[in-house]
Amino acid sequence: MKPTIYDIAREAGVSIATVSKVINNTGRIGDKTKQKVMKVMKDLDYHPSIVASALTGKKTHTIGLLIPDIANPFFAEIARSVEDMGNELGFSVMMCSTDNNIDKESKYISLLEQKRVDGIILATGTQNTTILQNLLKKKVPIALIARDMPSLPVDTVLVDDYMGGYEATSHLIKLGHQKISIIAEDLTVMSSKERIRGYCQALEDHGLAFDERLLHVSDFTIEGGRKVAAKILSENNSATAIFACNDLLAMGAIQAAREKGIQIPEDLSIIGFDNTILASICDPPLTTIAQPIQDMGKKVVELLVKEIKEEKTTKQRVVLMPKLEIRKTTSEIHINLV
Amino acid sequence: MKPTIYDIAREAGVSIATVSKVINNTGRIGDKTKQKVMKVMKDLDYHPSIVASALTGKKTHTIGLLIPDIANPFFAEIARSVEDMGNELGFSVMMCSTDNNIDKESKYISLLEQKRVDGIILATGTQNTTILQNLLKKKVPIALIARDMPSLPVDTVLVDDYMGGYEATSHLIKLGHQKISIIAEDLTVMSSKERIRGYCQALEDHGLAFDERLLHVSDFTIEGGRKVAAKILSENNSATAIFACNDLLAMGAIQAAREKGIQIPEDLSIIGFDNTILASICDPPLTTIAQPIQDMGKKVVELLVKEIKEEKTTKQRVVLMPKLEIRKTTSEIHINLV
DNA sequence: GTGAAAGCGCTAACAA
DNA sequence: TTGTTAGCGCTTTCAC
Repeated sequence: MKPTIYDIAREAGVSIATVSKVINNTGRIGDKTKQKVMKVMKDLDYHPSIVASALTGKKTHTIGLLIPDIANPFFAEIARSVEDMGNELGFSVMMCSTDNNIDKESKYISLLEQKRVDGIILATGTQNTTILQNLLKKKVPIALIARDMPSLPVDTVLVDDYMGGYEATSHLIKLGHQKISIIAEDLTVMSSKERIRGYCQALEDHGLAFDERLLHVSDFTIEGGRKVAAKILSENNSATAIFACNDLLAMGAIQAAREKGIQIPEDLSIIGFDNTILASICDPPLTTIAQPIQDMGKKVVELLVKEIKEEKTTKQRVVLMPKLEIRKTTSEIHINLV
Repeated sequence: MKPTIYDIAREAGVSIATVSKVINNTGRIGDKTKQKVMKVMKDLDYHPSIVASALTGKKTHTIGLLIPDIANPFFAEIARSVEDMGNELGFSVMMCSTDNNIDKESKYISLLEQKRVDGIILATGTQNTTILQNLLKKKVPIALIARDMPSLPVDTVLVDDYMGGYEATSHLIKLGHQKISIIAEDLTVMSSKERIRGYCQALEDHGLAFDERLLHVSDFTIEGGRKVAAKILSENNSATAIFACNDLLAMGAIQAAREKGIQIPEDLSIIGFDNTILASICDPPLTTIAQPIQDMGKKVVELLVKEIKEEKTTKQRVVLMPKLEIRKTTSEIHINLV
């Protein structure tokens, strides 16, 4: 069916070794032979099998990308930058949406091993140290993006979540808010914990006490954010501001407020985290903590590929700074004189 | 490094043939041997190489997915359903964002061929018949989603774009609108043409004349939609409604209206197409023509996999019906008595 | 029920 | 400069 290296060799009247050499541009071959071989390859629309070459010890030039959900804009944007950088460096990417489900995660990883991917980028939230350690043991190059596992020696790229939480909260406090609810996604996830820690520290630094009744947990969906926010808003004497730990949750909070006829930002300030496309589309446009998604994506791929090429062995942990992006969902507190 | 079938065989005291049989559950092997082999495989954390097995004529169990941009919510959602269904049927998916750029498209396809993917799903808009014909010639299984190439014998899954355009326009007309602008994405793309055709037909069926000055073309970005809409809205005696041929363009139109202080839907009705997550997040929530993205994704994979497994050879073309999703950006025309 | 051996398409010595 | 050959890890007859 598909032409093989033998077909090319026969057609060009040379040996397969010669063909291999022109494919890989190695060794020395006469210019005429080279041209001849190249012509035959083009004529037969020949594409050397990476499958076969991988079997001889070469790379598959494929990396796996594990994320919670490709339909989640934050991860879709990460995926895009990973794909672009990967492509630039000669790697294809296999996408794996795990829904943060540990079984799917390990099933996908097992699959990626079978397919002999050259490396794996993890953005999923599960804290499955065991799986990762097995991978590490087998010397499978791994890099983490937007998640942290300080106990493991792996390349990591993330934003300073603590700082982000701190900035978000400070921004609100400076606007006069004192009762600030926080909606977090998952207390077991490191980044989530860090954002909360930043929130607490900001409160403390401004002489405000942390009130655990203001801390709410949700799953990582808009719907989850909506429900939790609805609950928050129905409490009397409720918060004047909400720090939603990601944009999706913030979207839910905006919806909940709208349903209750609460004006944003007049009656309620909302700040998100991530700065996905959603933040600029919703109304009012969302004030949020921006993650440098592009940079992060490019950086992980860079680190991973270096490891794949064995150009480096010392692991790196790069922490990028988040940036407050002020839009229209936060404003000075409105003192209600009723 | 990684254990091979030989390691397992040696460790279990059997031949590699036997190991192969238990891996694939073929032939007949004694229960004891089987258990023994399975234990060794587990102990050594052995993952049979799909690379090697693919070389012996078996499948790679991976498919390529070409889309314009994974960061575009519509395609991200398609990707998710393709991934899920693929996974269910035992296939991984390699993602390829082409930006509708013909060079990237052919580069990606060439790569996918080298990686010996079992099949390719195309959702990109370029009309490169040649590339596809080459693929067809080489019997590479192909399926199209959300795009149409009637001249080619390939499995295709799409929504009835004509119908969608017709319904969107009719909805607007029934609300009393007579001057309806349409923002299309790309006149060379079939689906775009069909939506426009539906628009024209709806006008005609309701006794309205098609005015080509109301037809505008944009790229497929929010920014593009914003610019075009801004132009539309700055014309005096302008349209009372806009049919944006996809949600992204509609988002742009909403932004443009907001910038000009135009109220939606009081002063201007807007309808989109796709029903991505954006439609429910923006404000007001977007009335749009819903594509059954989940169904479409599952269906293409189904068709493609059947072809891969050679269970069928007759190509199918399945056309799903779009559905009008009425939200808050369309309303009865407001007669301005000034 | 199990194993020996050929072969998948390619790479990389090593010869010539 | 070019060719021969031995694998890479697996599947699959075909013997035993």
